[in-house]
Amino acid sequence: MLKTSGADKEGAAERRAISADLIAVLVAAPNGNPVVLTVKEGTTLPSGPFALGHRSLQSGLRDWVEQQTGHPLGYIEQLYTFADRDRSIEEATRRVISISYLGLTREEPSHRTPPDSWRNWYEFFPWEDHRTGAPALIDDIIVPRLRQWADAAEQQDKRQNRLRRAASVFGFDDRHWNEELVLQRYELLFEAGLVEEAVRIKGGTAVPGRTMTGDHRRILATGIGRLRTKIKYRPVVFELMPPAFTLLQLQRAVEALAGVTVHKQNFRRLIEQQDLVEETGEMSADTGGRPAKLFRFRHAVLDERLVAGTK
Amino acid sequence: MLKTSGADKEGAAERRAISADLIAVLVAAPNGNPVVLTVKEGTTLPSGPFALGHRSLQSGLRDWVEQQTGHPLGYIEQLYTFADRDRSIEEATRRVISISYLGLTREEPSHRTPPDSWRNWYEFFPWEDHRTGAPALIDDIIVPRLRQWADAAEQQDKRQNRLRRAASVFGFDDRHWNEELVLQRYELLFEAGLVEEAVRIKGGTAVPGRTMTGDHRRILATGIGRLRTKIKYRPVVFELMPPAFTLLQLQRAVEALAGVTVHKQNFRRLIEQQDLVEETGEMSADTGGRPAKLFRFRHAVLDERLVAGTK
DNA sequence: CCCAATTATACTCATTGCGAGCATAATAGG
DNA sequence: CCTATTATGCTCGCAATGAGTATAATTGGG
Repeated sequence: MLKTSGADKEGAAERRAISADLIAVLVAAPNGNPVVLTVKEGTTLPSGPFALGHRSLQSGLRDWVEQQTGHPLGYIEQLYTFADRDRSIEEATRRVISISYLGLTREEPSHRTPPDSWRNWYEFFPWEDHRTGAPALIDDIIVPRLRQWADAAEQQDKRQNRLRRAASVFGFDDRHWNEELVLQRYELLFEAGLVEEAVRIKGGTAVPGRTMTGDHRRILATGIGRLRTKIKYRPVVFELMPPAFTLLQLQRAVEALAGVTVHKQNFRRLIEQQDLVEETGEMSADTGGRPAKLFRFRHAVLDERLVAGTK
Repeated sequence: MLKTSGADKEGAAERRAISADLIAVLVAAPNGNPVVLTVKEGTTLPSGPFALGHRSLQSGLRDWVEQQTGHPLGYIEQLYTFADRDRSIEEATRRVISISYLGLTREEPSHRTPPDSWRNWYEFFPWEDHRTGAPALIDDIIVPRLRQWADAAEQQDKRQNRLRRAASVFGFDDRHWNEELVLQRYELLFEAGLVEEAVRIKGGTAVPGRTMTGDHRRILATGIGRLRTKIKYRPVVFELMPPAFTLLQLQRAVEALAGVTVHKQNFRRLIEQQDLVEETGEMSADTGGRPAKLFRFRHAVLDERLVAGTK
C-alpha cells in the first residue's frame, strides 16, 4: 500500500484512475445571517475538477471564487481531504479525491450569484441554532429518537455507550451544549440513521433538516465546526464584516456563526481589552436606540502578535 | 478552474496526470524521547502511492504502518494535503497530490524497523527544544540572522514588519515563547533563507538543523505543531504511553512533545481533577526516589464527555 | 411633550482556573 | 545517618470569566 519512496512503476496503472476535485464551503454573514454558497437549489456545494493550471490549490480556489462572486475572498483554510471508496457509486473503478476548503467573504451576496444560492446554514442543521434557546426539535424529536437508537443495541454496555455519546454531543441529561461539535452531532445522527443521507442506505425516516448531495452536508458540518472553533482563538470574524461596524453587529455575526448568544458587556470587554478594533470616529444612526460608535478592525494586530479571537 | 459539478469531459486529459501519495508523520515517545519514523538515513518521511485497494485513506495507512512496525497505531489524524506545483521539479507536467497524516504509536520502536529509522525530532528542529531553557543557538545564531534579514528589506515598514513577525514567533524582545508555532517558525526561517531547503533555491547558508527531502521537514513541522496544540485539549498523549505508567513518565512525555517543562504539582492536579487516569494498585520501584503509584488511562473518559487534554 | 422600548456603555462582584511556591513523605545509595 | 531524588499534599495570589446593576442616549407612538 505505502512504499518507502514515491517513484515506482507498478503504481502507474492505478494512478491513472485517480482524479481530484475541489469543494468549497464559502461563508458570509450579511446582517447576522450565517449563509453558505450552494448550487442546484441548495443541494450541492460548489465544486469542480482540480486542474493543472494553477500554482496551488488555494490560488485556484481564490481565483475561481472571486471570478464567480465578484468579491474578494478574505480567508481560506483547508478543511479535509476525502477519498473513501464509498463516497459515491461510480468509484468502484475510479477514485475521486476531494479536497475541501473553507472560505470567508466579507461582502453581501450580490447580483453575480442567483439570489437563492446563498442559504442560511441552519436550514441544513436546524438543531444547531441555539440563539433563542435550544430548538424544540431537539427535545421533541431528536432526543427521543436517539434514545430509541441507543435502546436498540444488543448488549447492555453498548446501549450505555450510545446513550452517553448522544447525551454528550447533544447536551441532554444535564451536560451542556458544546457548539463546536457540529460534525460529531451530524455523524451521530448519521450512525443512528436519522439523516436523509443515511436513510438512503439503511432506510428509516430522517429528522428535519435539508439534505445535500453525496457527503456535502458532512463537509459543510466540518466547515461550520471548524469555523466555530476558530473564531475563539483567531480574529477571523472580521473577514465577514464590512469595513466599519458597530460592536453589536460584530456580536451578532459571532453569534450567528457560533449559534449561541453571548453576554453583551463581556463581549465588549473582551474585544476592547484585546485591542482588536479602533473607533472610526463616526457614529451609526440606525441602531433603533442610542447611537453606537463605529469601529474598524485593526489590521496591525495580525503582525503584532498571534492574537486570540473573539471569545 | 472550478465547475459547478464534478462530471465533465474536458477535464479528463488533465485528470490523468494526477497521482496521489500518502505521507506519514509517525510519532512515538519511548522514555520521554520524542521520535519520528524516517527512511533513507533520516532524510525522508515514509510515504508511497495511494492505491485503490483500500476502503479509506486512514485504513490504508493503518494497515501499512501496523505491518511495517508490528505495532498498532493508536491514533491517526489527517494533517494537510499539498498540491502546489512547485513541490518538486518533475511536476511541470504531472501533479502529485500528497496527503499527509499524523499517527501516534504506543510501542517502543522495535526489531522490525532498523534502529536508526526513529529519529529524535529535535535533530530537525534544534530551536524547538526548550526543556532545559531556550537553546543557545537561538540567541547566538537565529536571532542575529533574523535581524539581518529584517534589516535587508527596502522600506521602513517592511523592516518593522519582519522584525515584529520574527520576534513574535521566536519569542525575543520580551515576547514569550509559544511552543505551538512550529510551522510558523520553520516558514519564517525558510522565507529568510535560513534553512537548507531555501538555500537550495536562493543560496546562502542555513542555521543548524538536519534537513529533509523536498518539503518533508515542513510536513514534519506541521505534524509537531498540530500535536503540540492537540495535547492541550484532547487526551492524546496516552496513545504514546505504555499500559501502566507513573505520573512523572506521563509528564515527561508531554514535555517531550511540547518542548517545554511544566510545573509538576500543577500537572498532577490537572490530570487528577480531570479523572483522566486511575491507579492500577501497583507501585513503580525504579524511580530512583520514593516509589510512585502506577496509573492507567481511563478509556471510559472518551465516551463520557469530550474531555480536555493535559494542559 | 412624555413614556415605553431599544440600544449603548460603565462598573461591580463572585467564582474559577492557573502559575508558583512551601512543606512533607518515602525511597536509594553512600 | 546523611544526601540526593522523587512523590505528593496544600496554600496563596492573580487574572480571566460569567453574571448582574446602573445609567445614558436615542426613536416612535400616544
